[in-house]
Amino acid sequence: MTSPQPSPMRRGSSLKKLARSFYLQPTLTVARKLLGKYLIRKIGTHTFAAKIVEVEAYLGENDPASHAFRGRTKRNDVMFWKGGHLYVYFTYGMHFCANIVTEGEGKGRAVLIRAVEPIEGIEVMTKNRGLESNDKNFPNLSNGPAKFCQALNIKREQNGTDLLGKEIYITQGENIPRSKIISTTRIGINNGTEKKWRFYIKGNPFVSKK
DNA sequence: CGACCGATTGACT
DNA sequence: GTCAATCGGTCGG
Repeated sequence: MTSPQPSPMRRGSSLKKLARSFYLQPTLTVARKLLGKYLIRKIGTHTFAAKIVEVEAYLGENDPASHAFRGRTKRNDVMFWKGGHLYVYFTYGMHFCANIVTEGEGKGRAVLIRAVEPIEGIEVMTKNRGLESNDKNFPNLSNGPAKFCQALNIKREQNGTDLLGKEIYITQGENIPRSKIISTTRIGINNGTEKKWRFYIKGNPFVSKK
């Protein structure tokens, strides 16, 4: 017997994979538009889905806070690939963070995913984070850039993944009205602190704290 | 080659 | 609020 499935994962338009052209737009445009989209991560037959609720834009050679500010290196090479790839970096000796590469080949621009809201695969995410399923602080699952990578098992091996492939991609997700998008200064940087290139969904419980 | 430190997190005073 | 964990990239000598 089939019954209606009102889950957002079952709504046709929300499942549509974003095209390359989406990522080739200006970085600040991509950053705002990524809010509400669904990040899909497949591992074998298992599927993770998570709504993007907080991002930060890093504008390459014009942005002293960006890894790409001092040019192309082995570490940041993927940032210079054409838009629509995943740039994953290792930091503080123990954490991974993931970015969506934007604009054209050679630009060195990207959008850091800072927080997501789990949609599908929550049990495995909880296990990956080393938490108990009855944890009182549920947002702790994915309310930070390294936390969400740990939850979705995104590590060094995922650096350079093409987001138009099958392993990791982004779908249309939910439309976020302009009135719910907050723009403010970025977190955890020492240069370029005046730029309001952090964007998040107002009121979403998974947005990281400042 | 050694020193410094980071787009963070979690434990602790 | 402060601070250690932990390691690879980056920079100065």
